[in-house]
Amino acid sequence: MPDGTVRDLLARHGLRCTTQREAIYGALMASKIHPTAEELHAGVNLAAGESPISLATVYNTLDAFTAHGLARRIAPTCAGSAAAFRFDADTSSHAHVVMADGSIRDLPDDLSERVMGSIPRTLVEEIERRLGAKVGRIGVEFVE
Amino acid sequence: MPDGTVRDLLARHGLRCTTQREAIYGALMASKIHPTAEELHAGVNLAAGESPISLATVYNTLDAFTAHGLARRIAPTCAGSAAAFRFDADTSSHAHVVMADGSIRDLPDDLSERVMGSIPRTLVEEIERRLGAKVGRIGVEFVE
DNA sequence: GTACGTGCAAAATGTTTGCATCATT
DNA sequence: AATGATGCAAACATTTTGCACGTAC
Repeated sequence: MPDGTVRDLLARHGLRCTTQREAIYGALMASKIHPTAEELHAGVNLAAGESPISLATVYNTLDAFTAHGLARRIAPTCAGSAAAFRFDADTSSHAHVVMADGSIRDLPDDLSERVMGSIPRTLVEEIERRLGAKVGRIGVEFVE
Repeated sequence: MPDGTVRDLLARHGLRCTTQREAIYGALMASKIHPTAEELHAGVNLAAGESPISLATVYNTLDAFTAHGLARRIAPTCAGSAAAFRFDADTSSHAHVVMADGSIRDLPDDLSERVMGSIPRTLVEEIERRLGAKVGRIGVEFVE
């Protein structure tokens, strides 16, 4: 029976639990900056005194997490170089703040809830009707 | 004195007008699908019977447009392959619809206005106060 | 005439993949 | 035991850049 460990979270989403995945999920969850794959890779290998995790595995793992609803990909908002995908272990609808340098943070929870709550449900329903498609997620971003 | 031509629009934004830039801006404005650089390149060269425009120039030009506020870069929302930046000649705050295949369309104008209008100005001001930063643009996306 | 734009090919970057090995179930 | 994950290196795709030439102002 599933308890609260990462191992069980993965199991419940149909994913095997490996040392690497546990470390990566932990790092992703702990991070507040919506890290890129490379940042995660660096962080995880800095923390783990043991055998280093390869960058390919970080990518593979993040793909698996994303495909199974354990993480979300955040598109790079800034241009040019440093345009790498970022990742977020929080898959719920919440608002982001995009800083001028391209870094992304969460809008504080109370504000985020007020923003998401201010879009009327009826309006979303009308959008769904007009589009003929269900809206799975609403993203809001405040760009500096 | 500036009239309504693309040439003048560019001039007003401190950009030289070239045949290529005129064609690219025209194609970007006419397109409703928020094209990628490659799509624009293909479209422009299909239309112009004359000498083809190079892909590098399309990128350079779009960079210039973006830097001067004539266009906006849209991050690729979908993952993996086909993850290329898209471009939008409409720089105003408006809502996007992200389809399951990763393509991006505008939410119809009337709906878009109602969405943007439903976020209270006072809330945005509070966000600005709390963040200590001015909000330049608010983006909303409805993901299928 | 000068400053800037174009275009080619080459480089840089971020991400994916083939395949042999290894770990989890 | 079987299925799936890891890791390396190589492939891939998109975007940027150096430089010679051409064009707009």
